[in-house]
Order: sequence, then C-alpha cells, then structure tokens
Amino acid sequence: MRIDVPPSPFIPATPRDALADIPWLQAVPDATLDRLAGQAVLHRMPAGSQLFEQAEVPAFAVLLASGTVELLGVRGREETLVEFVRPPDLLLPAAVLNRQPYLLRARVLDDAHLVLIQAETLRRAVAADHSLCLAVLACQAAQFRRQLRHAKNLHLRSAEERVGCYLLSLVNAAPPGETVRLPLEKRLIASHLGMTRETFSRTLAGVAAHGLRVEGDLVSLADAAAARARFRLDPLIDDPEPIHPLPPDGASPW
Amino acid sequence: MRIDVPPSPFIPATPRDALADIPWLQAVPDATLDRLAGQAVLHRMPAGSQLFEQAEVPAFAVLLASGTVELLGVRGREETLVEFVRPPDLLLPAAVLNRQPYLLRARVLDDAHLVLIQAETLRRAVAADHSLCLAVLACQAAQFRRQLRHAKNLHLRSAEERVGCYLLSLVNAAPPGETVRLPLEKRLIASHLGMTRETFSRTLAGVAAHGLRVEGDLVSLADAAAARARFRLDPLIDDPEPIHPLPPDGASPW
DNA sequence: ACTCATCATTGACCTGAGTCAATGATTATA
DNA sequence: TATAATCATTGACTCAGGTCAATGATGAGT
Repeated sequence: MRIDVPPSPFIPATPRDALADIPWLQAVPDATLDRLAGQAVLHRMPAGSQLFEQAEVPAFAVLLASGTVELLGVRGREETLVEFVRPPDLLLPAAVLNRQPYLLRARVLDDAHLVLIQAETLRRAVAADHSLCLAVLACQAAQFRRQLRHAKNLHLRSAEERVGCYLLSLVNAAPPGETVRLPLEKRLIASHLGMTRETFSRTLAGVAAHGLRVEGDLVSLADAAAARARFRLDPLIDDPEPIHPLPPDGASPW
Repeated sequence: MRIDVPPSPFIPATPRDALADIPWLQAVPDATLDRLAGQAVLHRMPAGSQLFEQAEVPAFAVLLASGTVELLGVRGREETLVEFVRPPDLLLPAAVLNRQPYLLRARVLDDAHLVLIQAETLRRAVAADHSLCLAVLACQAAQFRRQLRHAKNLHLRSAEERVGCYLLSLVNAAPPGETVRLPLEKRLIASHLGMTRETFSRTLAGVAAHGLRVEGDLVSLADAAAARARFRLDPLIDDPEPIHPLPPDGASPW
C-alpha cells in the first residue's frame, strides 16, 4: 500500500533552529533556549529504529521535531502500543525530569528529526527557568489527557465503534470534498485502536454496512447519515489535545 | 466484609493547615501557600458522593488531603475506572490549568477531606510561582506514569496474572509476619484490575492453586515459591510511583 | 430479630476478539 | 521479470472474560 508522507515544511539545520520552531516554547526566553541547545545534537533517525528501551534511565531528553514515534509497553516478546507521539513533542518528559527509568520502548515510525538534549541540562533549565517549566508542564498535561482519551476509547467502545469513529474523524478533519487517505499503514492503525490487523481488516468490512467504505488506503463516506448515527463522535474522546502553555505571570492572552 | 480504614493521622482545621501538610509542596514558599489557601475551602465528602462530572469545566482545583477518589470514564450508563487517586494529590490538574473540560467523573470512595482552590487562583499562582509550578509538574508527571503502568498492567497481563501480581505486591508491601488484608472492597479491586467482580471472584479460586489464598478479606501466602514463580512482579508495572518535585534552581539534595 | 440493601460467590452460557494458517497484493531488490 | 519481503485479507477455530441469574453473606437501620 502506498502511504504518502507529507514532507516536513521546515528542516532545521541546528538544534537551536529546531527549538525556535516549537510553538509551545514561544514564551521561553532566548537565553534559556540557547542553554538547552548548547550541548544538544540534532539527529535524524530512519523508520524502524529504536530510540530507547524501557527500563533505561534517560541520558537525553528527546524532542521530536518531525516524524512519528510509537511508545510501546513490552513484556518478553509481546508489545502493546501505549502512545503515538506526533511532533513537536517531548518523549516521556516525566522519566527525564525525575531520573526514572522509561516505562516504555520508543521506536521511530516515520523518519524523524530529533533534538537530543542532555537530561541534566533539561532538568537544570526547568528548575531554573519558570517559563520553560510552564511549557514542559503544558506538554506533560497534554500527554496525560491524550492518555486518558486513549484509555476511554479502548475500554468504552467496541472494536467496530473504534474503527468507525476513527474513520469518521478522519473524514471530518479533511476539507469537504477532499479525498481522504489513511495516514498510516493499516497494521499501525489497528494497534493504535487496540486490535490485531486481522480484526481491523474484518471490522472494515463490517463498518462498510454503516456507510463508511475503505478501499486500499482510500476512505469514502458512502452514507454520512448512517455513519454518524452508528458512530457518535465524543469530544471527550475524539477531539485532538493540543499543547497550550499557560503564559508566565499574569500576562494572559485571554 | 469488614474493611478497616486506617484513620487519618491528622485532620487539618483550615485549608492553610492542609497545604502545610502536603509533602510535595514543601519547597513552595509560605506566601504562595497563603495565597492558594486564601479563598480556598476545606470540604469533607462522604463515600459515594460525586465530586465532578466529566465534561464539566473546573471551577475549583480539588486537592485530595485524605480518603480515596476514583476517576471514571463514562459513556451513557457504562463506567470504566481509569484511575484511583490517593492522598495527597491533585485531581486532574491538567483540566484545571488549561480551562479544559474534565475527561473523567470523580467519585469519593472513602470519606475524603478536600481542599477546594479557585481554579483561577491556582492558574495564577502556578504562572507566578516557579516552585509551585515545579510541584504541580511533579504531581502531573507522577500521575502520567501511574497511568502508563496501569495501561501496561491491563494490556500485557491476563486477568489471573493481574490478580496474582496484585496480591503478591500487597503481601510484599506488608511487614513480614503481619497478616495482610485487602485494602478495598473486592468489587473495587476488580475494577482497578480491569475485570468484573465475577471474574475476580473466579480468578481468586484459580490463584489459590499457585499459593495465594484469599479468605474473606484476608490474604495469605501459602506457597511463596510457587506464587513468585507464577506471578513475576515487574518493577516497571508494580512499583509505586511517588511524587518527587524537582528542587527549584540548582539547590539539589542529591 | 426482622428487613433491606449491598456485596460476594457460583453456575450456565455467550460472544468479541484473538490465534493460526492459507492466499493475495504490493513494493522493493536483484 | 524473478524473487523476496512485507502487508492485507479471509476463513476456521478457540477461548478469556463478560453477561445473566440464582443463592449466600454481611452489615445497617428500625
């Protein structure tokens, strides 16, 4: 199956450039970004490479600038997807800040640009700079809420509903009239939705009876009314969870 | 079944006293705590009461000073337990800080003492005081990691393994020789372990074959070797996740 | 003691989703 | 254009865990 990966709009040349490009670091003063970027390195990792293993104690904070990363819980030979990370975001900041072992394995899905910041540098910078602390807090809060949404999706919906709602939000997100394509390989969507590829495949057939057709990686909404009736999107599950740092001090934009 | 609830060692008389008693607020200056406590109220809620509903936008930050709270994902009539909250902790700080709707319903399990802080007061204080921001970040980070552990427990282990490991860590946590009791009603343990009470009941019978006997709310390790062989505790799942704020600035205790 | 309510246990049954295995598609490499 | 991977689909079968229902326990209130 062909998957179109949209090219990153901007390829940073240095760690400092990459940091400058992160929206949720806007409020952080240049001096602090300089400090973070000081000993940082910019790294490019191809799909499939493992960034870190669970139980490792982080030496670097990994900032995902482009590409996609999956975080997997591992037990022996079994893996279970716990989170997808999309740029720009920090990988498991909690482990880095507290010098605790990673609870998950990280593997690159789409070729990724990473900024590797010394763990100790990040800790000190967060301890020293209030605005950075606010930014990291916002990032961690968003990840937490994504995790809650994911848990609700898995436990409160059947496999068919998860697939239906996933497809429906894909369609809704696209500009009307636009042809919609699956943004990931089916096996990855399947694990994102907490099922095997076989079940996903079968479920796609089932979902077609409710007006949602998938052929190859092409999604079409054959019967919008039927689909929306069967698959009710829930904003508390399906809405995206963006990162919104609290502005430092009382300088509120609201 | 009799469940012994250990009495809280300390019943605060005012919100300010309650805050003074929170270990992870140690590094926060008195002035900030005063400010937080200023318009706060201390509230006592009996078991069973609902603290807030999912989709509500928080008016207060809820700080759990004693008792236990369960956070549930809700869909129509279905509920699924997503998190247990033990004191002292903040309930879903992410929603409060970002003015976002709660993703979960909160209900009191054991009679609870709560400190209700105006949401706006907390936001301003976090935006204004770096050490408070660090404390909230630590709290949010710990909650995130608990969530990851929970997800791994549910997805990487069978029902029997979850029960076995749960009982085993109970036994391990107790001083040797001490008789061990279930700290919660069985139906609550069941939902904590992601299964129905019926399955939990049946599974208790199964687990007895591996040296872990439960009679009433009494746990006994009949065959330690067999139990540990069958139920391997994983520190990345079963260890507790305490709240450890990063000290402000470079004043590191390490 | 009686009643009522909640919780726990047990049995019978069901089913959603996983597993295993075979077959196609598609893409990449030689 | 072979050849080899990897991914997707489909069918047959299995089973862990849920559902439903009946029966006990336990404790609270009168």
